[in-house]
Amino acid sequence: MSQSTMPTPQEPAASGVSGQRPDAMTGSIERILPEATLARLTQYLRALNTLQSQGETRTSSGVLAQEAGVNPAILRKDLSLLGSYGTRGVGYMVADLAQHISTAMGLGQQWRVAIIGAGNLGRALSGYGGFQSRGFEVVALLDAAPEVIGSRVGKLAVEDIKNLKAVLEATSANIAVLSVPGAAAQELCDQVVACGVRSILSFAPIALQVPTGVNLRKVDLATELQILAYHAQNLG
Amino acid sequence: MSQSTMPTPQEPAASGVSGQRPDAMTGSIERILPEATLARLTQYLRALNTLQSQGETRTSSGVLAQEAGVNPAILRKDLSLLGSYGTRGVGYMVADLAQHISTAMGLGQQWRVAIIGAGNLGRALSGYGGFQSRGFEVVALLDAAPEVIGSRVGKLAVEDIKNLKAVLEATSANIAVLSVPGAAAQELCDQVVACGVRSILSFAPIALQVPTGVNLRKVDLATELQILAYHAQNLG
DNA sequence: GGCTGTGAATCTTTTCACAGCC
DNA sequence: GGCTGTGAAAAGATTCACAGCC
Repeated sequence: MSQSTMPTPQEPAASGVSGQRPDAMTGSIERILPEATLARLTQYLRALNTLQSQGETRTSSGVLAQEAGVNPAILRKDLSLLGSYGTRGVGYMVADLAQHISTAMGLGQQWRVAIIGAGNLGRALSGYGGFQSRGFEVVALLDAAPEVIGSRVGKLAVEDIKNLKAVLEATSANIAVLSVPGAAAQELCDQVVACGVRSILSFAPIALQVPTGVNLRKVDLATELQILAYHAQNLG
Repeated sequence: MSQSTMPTPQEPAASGVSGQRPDAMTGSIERILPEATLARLTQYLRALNTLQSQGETRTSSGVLAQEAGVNPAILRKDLSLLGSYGTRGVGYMVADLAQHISTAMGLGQQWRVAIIGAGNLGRALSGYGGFQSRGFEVVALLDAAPEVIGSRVGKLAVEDIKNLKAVLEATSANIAVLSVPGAAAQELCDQVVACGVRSILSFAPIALQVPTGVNLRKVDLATELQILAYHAQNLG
């Protein structure tokens, strides 16, 4: 991730977060969830949605784990990090559990995503249905190329990257996605950070440097294929 | 990793491989590289390319690690799994090391990629420059929608998914990329496997089941954003 | 009887720290 | 002196296996 990956996965596989919080002083009993657990929790949520849409009201670690593609023991361990929301001998209530996971993952609020780079990938991402349905709204799409600026992509008009700060402020974006060439990525990343965005998902094929307190994840498509190629060579 | 994934991935975060080889009987001294190492090796390769294009002929674990965004100790450990290609007190020869890593990762051969699903994402992937430059050639783009079939995307015409088997055979594709909606993914995955493809990269937001011996990696864009959202909530 | 929650055991990955060599 | 290569230690993640509860 993985990448993540990741993972980072992992990679997975290809992914990572910089900026640890130096031990909460907040009153609430906040739990720091391991990265690997976070990745799986989203799969559980999806599996729960599927079950719910099939009319299931109750489930078990075995069924859920099967659906999410993991082993039941680790599923139970993951869930136990959030608290005890199951019933021994019975299982979990689908709706309850989904609610608890959502809350723990911060999906209560609406996240506003700005996509930097309106190339093929940026445009594909801005139309990706999987985002809208999970509380992520794409609020801006920016690019530097004059021939692209002003063109429409879905409901959005591509904005000039020169107006980055104004656009980020006007839209209150709190997540940025970098879908730009490697050569431009670090410079744009710095700008985005300077505008106060502290969560960045990068598709650029380079290792970006970000200050502590900013969290960065990477998805590296060529890396994914290379790992596949390695396995293909060795298993094939 | 996860790259995101990945991790991953990882991957990475969001990524994984199914199908372990049950201990080689091949004569060659094949090394099984850990998943996490594989993800990093590709970063080292990239860093080496950068250095090479800057005219550097020699480097050190410190410099390379910095460039790749990892810690020097693990870089040296990763490289030591491939053999001893450095010189104590001196460092590594850029070109040599790049060559060794490429070989170890199976990048000697040309990989032929079929993209299943010619939606926004599929089209973006088929035009992604990062593939061509790393030994991956997109040889086919398939879809089920009549209004898309036959249209041109770059040099490729979109083929009818009904001809999957014929197309995969004609192009000798050895890697498939699934960029289709979740609902269609398992069915298409099965078909691709039935056609003999044993390496699959999936962007579908579900857990796919594949038989042993097939290796599957996933990149899950919504998961990446959700992990960011979690950190944003807790660090911000 | 069946399924959760969890300590203990195992396995994997990362980091440390230093011997070995140029 | 400097940098690699690598055992040993530490940290982290997964799996086992079973006590506890319905």
